[in-house]
Amino acid sequence: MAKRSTQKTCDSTPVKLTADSTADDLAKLAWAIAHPARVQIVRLLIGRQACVCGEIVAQLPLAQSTVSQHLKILKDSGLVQGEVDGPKVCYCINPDRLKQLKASVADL
Amino acid sequence: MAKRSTQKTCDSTPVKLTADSTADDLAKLAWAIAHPARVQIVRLLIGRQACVCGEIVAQLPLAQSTVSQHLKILKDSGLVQGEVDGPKVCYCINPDRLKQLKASVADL
DNA sequence: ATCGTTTATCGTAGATATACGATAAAGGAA
DNA sequence: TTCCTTTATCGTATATCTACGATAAACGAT
Repeated sequence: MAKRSTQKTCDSTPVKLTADSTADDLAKLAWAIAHPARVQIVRLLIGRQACVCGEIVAQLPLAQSTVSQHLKILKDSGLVQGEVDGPKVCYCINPDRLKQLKASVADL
Repeated sequence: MAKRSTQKTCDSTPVKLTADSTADDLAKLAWAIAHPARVQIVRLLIGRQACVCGEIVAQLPLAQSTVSQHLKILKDSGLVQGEVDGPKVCYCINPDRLKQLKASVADL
């Protein structure tokens, strides 16, 4: 008797992959939170309205320059915004972009 | 008149970062879909019940070995499962893990 | 056993991430 | 001005991703 044959769970109806830009955008947003430190930063910024960079650094076991790099990545994704305030920089979540991330993942 | 001063949006209440493992896990899941090709693979597998590797390769503008690497990353994250079926391998979504991703992002 | 199909792995090359210390830049305070 | 604080950037080292072709491994078919 032969082994359980091919058509168990696989269907073979052809599909075309919508090579849309939404995949790129979701990937970009996912990339922003694809590091534990950045997840923690995002959660921190969601937990409070805004937060000075120095305080974020204080909460993480990373060098200040490393945290600054993570913040730059988060800013590049649009998920986080920074506002200069004297010598300090105040970071906050971009609610629209966060909403977009949640929607994109939810619609998977 | 001095520039708009510090206490505009920043609050200074101390927070402690829950250095929990959920950050690591979310980062891991996010990392899995942090590449456009992997987003498309995940969408493809959600769109149908299961799919043979070769068909995934056919839908992407990437070499077979590259797609295989992406599939490995998706498997490592737990988001995708592969079942050997003769010489072919049938891939499918792990619904529980997908649910976990959605929940983790939604709970942000 | 041999062939053909399918998929994973190897080897490699280039690009990018991650981390740190050191330094620069910007601004408030003296 | 001259400090001091705060944050970004530079330079560097290491590691990992991404991509490909080539090859190996697994299996069905003949």
